[in-house]
Amino acid sequence: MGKQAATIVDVARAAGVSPSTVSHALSGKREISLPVKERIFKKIRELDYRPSFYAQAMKRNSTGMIGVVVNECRNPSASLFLDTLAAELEKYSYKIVIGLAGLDHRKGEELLRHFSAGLVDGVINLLPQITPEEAQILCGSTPVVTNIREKLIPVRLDYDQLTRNILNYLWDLGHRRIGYITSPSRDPHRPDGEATRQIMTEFLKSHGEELDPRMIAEGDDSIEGGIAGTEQIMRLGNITAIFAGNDQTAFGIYRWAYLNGVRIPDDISVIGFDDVPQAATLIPPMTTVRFPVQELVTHTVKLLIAKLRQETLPPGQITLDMPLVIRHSVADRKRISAGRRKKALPSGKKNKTIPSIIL
Amino acid sequence: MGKQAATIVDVARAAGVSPSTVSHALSGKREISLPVKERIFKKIRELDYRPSFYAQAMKRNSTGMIGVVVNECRNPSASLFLDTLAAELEKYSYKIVIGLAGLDHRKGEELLRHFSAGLVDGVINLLPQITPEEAQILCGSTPVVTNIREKLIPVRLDYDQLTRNILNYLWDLGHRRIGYITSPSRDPHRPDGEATRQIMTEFLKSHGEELDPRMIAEGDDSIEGGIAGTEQIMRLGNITAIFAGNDQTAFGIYRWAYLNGVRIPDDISVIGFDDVPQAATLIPPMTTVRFPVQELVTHTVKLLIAKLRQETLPPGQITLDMPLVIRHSVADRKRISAGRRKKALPSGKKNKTIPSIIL
DNA sequence: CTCATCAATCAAAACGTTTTGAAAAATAAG
DNA sequence: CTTATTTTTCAAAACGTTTTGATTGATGAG
Repeated sequence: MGKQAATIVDVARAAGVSPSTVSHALSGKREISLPVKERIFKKIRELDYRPSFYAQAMKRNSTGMIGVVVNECRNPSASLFLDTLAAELEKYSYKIVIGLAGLDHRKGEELLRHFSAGLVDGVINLLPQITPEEAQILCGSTPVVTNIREKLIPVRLDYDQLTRNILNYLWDLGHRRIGYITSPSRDPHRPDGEATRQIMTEFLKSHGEELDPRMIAEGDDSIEGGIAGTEQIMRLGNITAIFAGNDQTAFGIYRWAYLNGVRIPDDISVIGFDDVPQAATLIPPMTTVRFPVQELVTHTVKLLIAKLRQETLPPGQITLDMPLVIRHSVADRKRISAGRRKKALPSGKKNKTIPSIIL
Repeated sequence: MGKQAATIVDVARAAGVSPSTVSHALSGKREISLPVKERIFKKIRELDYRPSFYAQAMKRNSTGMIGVVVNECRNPSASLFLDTLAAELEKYSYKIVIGLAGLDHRKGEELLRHFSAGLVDGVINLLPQITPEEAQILCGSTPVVTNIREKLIPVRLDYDQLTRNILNYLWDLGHRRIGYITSPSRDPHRPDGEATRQIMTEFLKSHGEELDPRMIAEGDDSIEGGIAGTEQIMRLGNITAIFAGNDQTAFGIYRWAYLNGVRIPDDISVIGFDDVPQAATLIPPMTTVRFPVQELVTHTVKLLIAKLRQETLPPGQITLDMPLVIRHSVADRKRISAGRRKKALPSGKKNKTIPSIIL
């Protein structure tokens, strides 16, 4: 049972040497004679000695770990991000430690505090409800990078333009009444809430229409949120397309559609956001925006590593594309209204409204 | 920038008291006079002092954290499990720390070693490729629970009976040529590989048929694996149903079906395993086995906590149900072959072949 | 034979806490 | 005004490492 773990002192005693000799044998920082070395390693194996992680960390003042805090990982967007982060951090031989904060705001703060009390060398904050400033305060002197999906310093993600492009794309296909389900966020630059409202207003005005604010529903990146949002929007009547701030939310649209006997894309068109692997498995396969996970993760990690090493990154921003992956959840209303009740897929037809990938 | 974090000694000096007094003020284990206490807390705030996690862990010889190691979390089954674990562990005020091992066997072992060198108080191993015995060796004296989904000690999950039930269910609906895509596992009691082969063989023999071993394809719990497995099985011809060891795999079946113009359930019936939230959002909503995540997690954590406290659990096993959640991805072939090309859903009709939930 | 050189090992300090027994100061009892 | 008691604070040890300067004994040069 609870056998006490052996310490370096136990090993030293067993091998008849001093603890420092064992340490040196292990680290190879000083010459140790062969016979002694063998004796030591034999005892290490016998006693199943493993250096205490925290004792080491305390001496070195470093743990070789990066902490990532996130609300939950049940959302495929989140879990994909985490997997990618883990792989990227491994390249720098950092281990990743994930903290799950749940939906509770308090727990997230506590977790950041906890992590940055020396538990990890650096922190990546994925909680949207905590601003970069707050995160830095919570983390004290531990380097932290936040706001990954919004405005990571060396990266430019033009959500506003994306929203315009999507609107344009749908408009060109004959959609006039378009709904949107937000993703929770504080930053005004994510295509949600205020920003989207403004852009949609402008867009519609330039086409001589007016925005009904109820066409924008508040989502929470969950399937249930997606269902509820769809319900709210569809009640408005004559809606022909909905786009969502998150694929998980968009799955909710599919669910609502099935539950209400509404066909995709014949009756309602759907556009998601993230392009999680499951998006392609839906029937019809979902048209969605591809979020550049890998690139963003690469830059996130680069930035964090630079902070850790107290280096400064070469200035300059790189703009990452967010192309629309065109599958089959968006209908061409013009063809439909022209009487031909064919599943009208914009296949082949290269469009100019938005950078896209046709699958 | 890299301002050194303040230590308890800094605080003590600043407040003109000894470090132990600060410690006591913080822990409340001894009475400290009000004015001194106030002085101390003022300085703590000023210096943004936070107790070093390791130093504390080292003294207490405990970290208050449980380590969970898993291959990846992109699979919804895995991420759901993790979220549930986190919530459950929180009830015991343990924090969860997730280690992502990727697909590399070596990294998994390393991670277990690393965790159990004092980084965490206990370990939950979710890597299927590591046996309970191996895990215990890797973890040394750190308590570890493994093999969660297969045979967690206090829990009985009858995969063999489940397989028989599913076979029966499909057979009753007129399915004769049934494929299966495995989930990777070492344990012979999971409904995959050998176990399933044997049960299918028996089942078919008792119905006067013989099993074509190619009807069992090897999956890896990925969408791609599901697509490939489906391809292999469908090539055999005349297949009317496939069931998968994992919902993610089953998503692959949907994908293959769409890509090949095969309709679900009219042409091919699909049954998944786990009942992840996304399963209901597919069109048609997927029939799948509900895995009792919450219950299993509850017992897993109970077992681990018992080990941590060096208590022994009251003996006895509890059997957890794995009901079939009947949605709309399985067709009634009898009605179909009777000429009526109606989407034949076994709705309402209570069947006796398998415990089920009809949605 | 003496002194310098080198290899191998050790002892002690340090990392930042908590804990405990003891000291000092304040209060109460006689 | 002692003495006992209580309250408040301190000093030192301990946790398990790593690091560094010192010590020992052996080896080689002169």
